[in-house]
This record gives sequence, structure tokens and C-alpha cells, in this order.
Amino acid sequence: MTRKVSDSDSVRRENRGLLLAALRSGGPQSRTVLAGLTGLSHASVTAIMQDLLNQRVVEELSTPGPADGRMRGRPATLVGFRRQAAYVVLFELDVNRLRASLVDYAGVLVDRIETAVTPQTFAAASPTAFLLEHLSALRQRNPVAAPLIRRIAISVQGILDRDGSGLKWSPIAHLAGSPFATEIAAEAGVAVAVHKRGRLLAEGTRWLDPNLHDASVATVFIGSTVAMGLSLHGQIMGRSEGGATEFGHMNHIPNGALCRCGMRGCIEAYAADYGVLRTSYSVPETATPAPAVPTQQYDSLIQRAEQGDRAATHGFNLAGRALGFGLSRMLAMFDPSHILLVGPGARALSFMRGEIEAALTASLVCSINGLPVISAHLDEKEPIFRGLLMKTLAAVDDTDIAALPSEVRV
Amino acid sequence: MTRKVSDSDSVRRENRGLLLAALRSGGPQSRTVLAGLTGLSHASVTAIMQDLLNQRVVEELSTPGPADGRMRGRPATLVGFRRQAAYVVLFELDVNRLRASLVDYAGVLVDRIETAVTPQTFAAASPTAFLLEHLSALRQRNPVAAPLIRRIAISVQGILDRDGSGLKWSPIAHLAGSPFATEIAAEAGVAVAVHKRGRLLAEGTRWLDPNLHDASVATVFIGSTVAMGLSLHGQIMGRSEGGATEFGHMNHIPNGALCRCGMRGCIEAYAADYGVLRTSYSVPETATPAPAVPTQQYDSLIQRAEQGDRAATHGFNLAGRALGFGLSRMLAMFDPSHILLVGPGARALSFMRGEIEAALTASLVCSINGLPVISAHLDEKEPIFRGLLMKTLAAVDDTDIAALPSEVRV
DNA sequence: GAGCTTTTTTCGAGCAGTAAAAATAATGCT
DNA sequence: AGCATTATTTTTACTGCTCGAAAAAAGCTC
Repeated sequence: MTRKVSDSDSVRRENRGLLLAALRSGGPQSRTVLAGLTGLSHASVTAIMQDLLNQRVVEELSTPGPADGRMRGRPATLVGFRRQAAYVVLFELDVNRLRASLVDYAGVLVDRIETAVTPQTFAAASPTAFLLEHLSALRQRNPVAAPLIRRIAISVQGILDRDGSGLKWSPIAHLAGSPFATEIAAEAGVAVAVHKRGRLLAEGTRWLDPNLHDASVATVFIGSTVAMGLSLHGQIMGRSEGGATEFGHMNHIPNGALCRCGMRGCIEAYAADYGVLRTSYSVPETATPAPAVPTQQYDSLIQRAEQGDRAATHGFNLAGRALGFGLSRMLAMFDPSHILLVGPGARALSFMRGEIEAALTASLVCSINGLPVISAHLDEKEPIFRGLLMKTLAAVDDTDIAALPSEVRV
Repeated sequence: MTRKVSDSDSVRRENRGLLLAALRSGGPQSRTVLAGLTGLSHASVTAIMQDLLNQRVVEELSTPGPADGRMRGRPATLVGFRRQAAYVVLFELDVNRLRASLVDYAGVLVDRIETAVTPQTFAAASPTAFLLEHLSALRQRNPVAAPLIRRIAISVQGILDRDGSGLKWSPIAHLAGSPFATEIAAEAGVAVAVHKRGRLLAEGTRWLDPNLHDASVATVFIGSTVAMGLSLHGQIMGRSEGGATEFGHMNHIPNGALCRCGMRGCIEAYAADYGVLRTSYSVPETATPAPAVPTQQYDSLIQRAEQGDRAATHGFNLAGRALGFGLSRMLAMFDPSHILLVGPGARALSFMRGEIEAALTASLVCSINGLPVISAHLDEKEPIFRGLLMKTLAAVDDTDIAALPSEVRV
């Protein structure tokens, strides 16, 4: 029985959340537009806005600019998020880089620190200490924002702890096992959320491409790892909804190629950069995977494929086959209408498409529902950041802001 | 924007639903107990109950029996569903059988008709006509209940139409393509829901075993087909949540054994009765699958395995391997804590367990989260019926009953 | 400044929920 | 029998939220 009793309090929270969400996705709006967008009555919008205004969460923006020719009637006053109402800190933790960003409540980047990460980084300093150091730096450089930081979110790769305190496994050396989320939360005094990179990709692409906003999309990252995020009818599949997708480490061929994770036959072992490289250079598939592939080397491999190099093409064909069967198996459980490839490997879609489609065609679900639309999106960094950002701001909206008690109205 | 505005009406619906759900899962209860169970105040429970009583949805049951020795204070009056408040008709449609049941609002079976189904059945009569015939029979035999039938639910195998009007594909001959749900709804004038058998299994086992009620369980049916239903934290994964699991037709081996669906390498082609039989008798795996396997023959194969027959054991080993890798691939996306095998094949778990566990052990997710608990539940019919029943009654509760307008209180 | 148009606010009604007091119905003791 | 005790159920008084309708506000045009 997870459902909870509903009362006037929950009604207020719900409707405030509705309004905040509309503001979040549509930018500053007039009250009338918001009423139409949310379905709330004008009276309610005014009342809620009055509260939000008093609580200094939103602010009235001066006239919206005269726009098109003559406009009659009372001009609308837009309301939008007050940028200084809250701040969030976002950590994007990667195999070779940490990017710490301070963002205001309107989603505008305020400050950012980037640091290189090496396999030794977390051997020398605990993940908690390393991240807290960056947090302090951001706080010191932005003393006004510092006390207003409401949430911290961390994007990682790997398998999350059940309780969200850290990672059970990660390709980033010495990161797994440390309950850094809990520790940072205790130290910083604010909520800390850990998100899988794959899932953020799904969230991010949803915000980037309006066509995909409410569609069912499987976003597949291909690069130094293989990961997937899923959204169905605009809803991101989270851990609790069953989208704990360790897609890259789904088995492709029993006892197949050796993967970085130590298992054999993972999709990643064929489709990640090191896998394609290994195949292309005819290195035995049981050879220990390269710990890191220089971007250059991977790019030049793609170039060679573009120039018709047989070995390179073959490597990507095998990658496509692994991806194709992985997707076909995924489609036995979910049925997204779109498959979106992102990351460095997305450039090589043309060499993989044939194998992917062949694998999908050989599945019952696709022979009945038809093939999903497969496309590539070359930018990879922005979707992750944007996903992390929107997810975190939405959490602030729903958890911190919507739950504020209402002011007594006179 | 799927969220809807919240108002006092939605509050009432929500809380009425809460109360009905408590009554549904806990049987007749006193108002005080219900208040504790739902978290509602006593006053609200009384008020809502007054409404439900007036609307003749529930009824007060005479004293609950003195029970244990001395009891002091005003005795509680139990309230429970009024059996005659509503009725539902449930169709369980199988490859070789149709079972039509009339059930009252308290979940008590009132009448039942069983009919054999052959591959010719739906060539001769349209699915719509065939089902409507049974509906009429039930109505005529139960004239009192007839006008009170609120919903019809149909359990099927196969791939559902996107809009729920029928099936896109089914192992039942000549069933796919007919929009029987829509047609029956139009003819009978009540809502008709079509459910996948696999998902009902998940729902049913949840109600059967209290331990599993709020756990995360993958229920796998093994018999003439292979199907799966998933529940995560007590929530059944439906089509919209991404649990459209065509697990039986997930690819196991590219270009592998021929499946009844026409594709190759499906899990079913190894793990369904015909698959095991084919392997055990060393029939080439490209041979056309037997259209139906007599229960006897399958049972005797299990018996032979129990007696140590090598060929039979081998057949089940291969089935276990297919299931194991299928489950390992599923686990890359969901992480249920329990795997429950049901159906005729569940008896053979001991011959498959080794291969299943071997396959799971070879996956990253299991090596980190540990193996899920794998067990078998031999009864198969009851979970499906129970799942169909509870799902349908819950739909009546939420859609028809909870939404009733409240009486004006004087 | 009057008239027009559109946006925003105000006001009273209605409804659902809670807390606390009152009513109810049995038991137990004198 | 009469009255205190105990526990359940109902009633009462009050709060908070949304909504519809009407009023007020704000700019533009003439």
C-alpha cells in the first residue's frame, strides 16, 4: 500500500507542481497562458502565483515586448523563475574527467570547474573528499549562491547501490563501494542524488528534441562504454520503474568476447570503442581490453571505415550485430518507437545500421510492430548535462518548492 | 503533460479508492481498522462509508463473532463488499479451451462455462461471435446478475494491439486481427479489457503468496509457450510501464532453433514443451514445431528425466540454458529479487536450475547483486484466473465505484 | 477622457478532510 | 438493577483548496 491519503495539502502540492512544471518546460508565461496550459482556473493560478511571488520563488517580468503589430487589451505580465531562488550543483563524473557546475534556479550556468580524472585519482583521494573539494571551491567563488544550494546531483557510470548511496560497480577506478552520496549529503547538508549516465541521456534528449519529448525512445550511448536510457510516452524509466538498464553488459554471445567488466560476451565487448578496435585489428577477443582508447584512435578508425577500409568496416559490422541483437532482446520487453544513438560511436551508424536492422527484422516483435526509427545524434555532452540539470531542477520544484506551506491569505 | 489538475473531486476519488483497495485486499473490516489501514481519519471513513452504504456498494455485516474470549467496548461492525453490487465476466482464452466465468463484486464465482477450442474454432465463428455467445449464455442463466455486469476481461496470449482492441499476433489460430474487444464492448455496452496471460500470472502470484506481494518478481510461465510477467515493488509492469514482455520470443541464439512464431532462435523454441521434446528426440532444430503437444507426452518426458534418462535431461538442460540467458538478458534491464517458474514446465525446474544459474552467474548484474531466488510454483491455472479477477475488480473499484458522485449530506 | 479589449484579482460557494467532543453499545463490578 | 469502564462510531466545528462569476485593472484607439 504505497498510496497515501489525499487531502487539501496534497492538492496544493500537486497543483503547484503542475504550475512549476509548466513554467519549467515553457519558460516565462503569463498567468492566462499558464491557466490554459495546466487546466487550472484563472483564480487558482493567481492564488498560487501570489504565494510563489511572496515566497520569492518566481518574479514578474516586465512587459513581454510588443511583439506582433498592434495588440489590444491589458498586456500580460509574464512570470518566470527567480534565478536567485535556489541553486543546484551538478557533478558529471567520467572515466577521465570531472565537471562540476553551479546552476541557478532558472537553469542558467553560473560557474563551472573541470578537472582531469585518472585511474589514480580515487586511489589518492576518497571520492567524497574529491567531490567535496570541488563543492567548496564553487561555494567560495560564489558566496551569494552558496547558502542557497538546494540539491547536489552526480552523474556516474556503473551499477547503483540499492539505496542510492553510491555505486556497486563502476568502470571508474576505485569509485565503487564508497558511499559518497550519503557522505556528501551529511557534510553539505543538502540532498544528494546519484544518476546513471544512460538514464540522463534519455532525459536530456527528451528536452533537446521536442519531437521526442513525449515519444518512446531508447537512447543508446556508444563510446568507451555502451549504455542505454529509456523513455516511454515521455516518462523516463527509472530504477523503480524497471529501467535499471545495464544494457552495455547484457550478454550478447555466451562465453564470447572478454569485456572490461570481466565477464564475457557483453554487448560492450563488441560495440564499445575498445571492442571495435580489437575486432578491426584482429586481436583475439579473449585479449584483455585496452583500459582506455584515445579519442584520436577511435576517430581515425571511423575515418578508415568511411574510406572503405575492410577491417574497420568489419569491426563496426560486428558492433552493429551485437547492438542489433541486444536491441532486439530489449524490444521483447519494451517497445520504443525510436532508437537514438548518441556518443562518439554514433558517427559510425551507417556501418552498423545494416546489421542492426537485420537483427531486428529477425525478431517477432519487429516483424509485427515494424522497425523502430533508428537515428543518430552526434552531440553527447549536452544531453547528459541537460538531463542532469532538468532532473535536478524538477526535483527541487517538486520536493522543495511545491511542498512549501501556503501563506495565509488576508 | 499527463498530470491532471487536482481538486476536491480527485481527493474523494483517491480516498474512496484507498478504502476500496483496503477492503479488497483485507476482506471485511471495521471502520476503525480501515482508518488505521488507510491512514484516513475516523470521520472520513465514516463519511465515505455512509456514501458507499447509501450507494449499496458495501453492506454492514452482523457482528464479527465474539472471537477471543473477553472483548470490551462497543463491538465493531464490519463492512464488506455487497456481493450483488456488481458483476464481472472473465474470459480465459487458451489454445485449447475457453473458460467463461461470472463473478460477483466480492470475488465469488457465480457461474462458469467451459468450452473446448480447436484450431478450427475461429475459422468457423468469429472471435467476437464466439465470445458473445458465451456471454449470452451466462446472462440467461443468471438473469439477476445480467444487468449488473460492469466489466468484461479477456485473458489471451500473443501481442496486443496498441489500442487494446484485439491482438496483432497470437498462437491461437485465426484470432489475431479481429477487433473483438471493441466489438464486444459495443455489443454488450460495458468496458472490455484484454490482458496478456503473462502479466496476469504476475498479478495472480502476487495475490497468492503474501511474501511476494510487494517484492519484485519475474513470473515465468513454461508450457506450450514461454511467457513472463513482471512486478517491481508490488507494481505490475503493464504495457505503458514497459513490461510488454514478449519474453518467450526474445532471441536466444541468432538463427537458432525454429520457433512456432516462424522466427528462429526464440527462447520458446528451446524451452516450451515442443522445444524440449524436439531436442530430447534429437529432431533437427529446424524441423517444423509440433502444433500441439499432448499433456501426457510432456509429463512422461519429465518423468523420464526424473528417472535419469539422458536424452530427456539433455532437453531440459538446453531449455534451462535458453531460459538462463534470457533471464540474464532481462536482468540487464530489470532487477527482480525473485524468479518464479509456473506452468507445466515448472516441475522440471531441477533439471534446468543448473543451467539457469550458470547463465546468470556469467552476467555482470548477478555477479554484483547476487543471484535472485529461483523457485517453482506448480499450480498455473489459479494464478491466471485470480490475476484476471483481481485486476478486473480493481478496475471496477477505481473506475466505476470510486468515481461515483457523493450523496449530499444533510 | 470615453470606449474597447484582454488580463488579473476578488468574492462567495462548495466540498473534502481533520480534530475533538458526543453518542452508542457492549462488559464488569457492586 | 445501576453505574463505571472501554472501545467504536457519529456529529460538530473548523480549515484549506478550487472554481465560476463578476469586478477591477491596464493599456490602446479615437
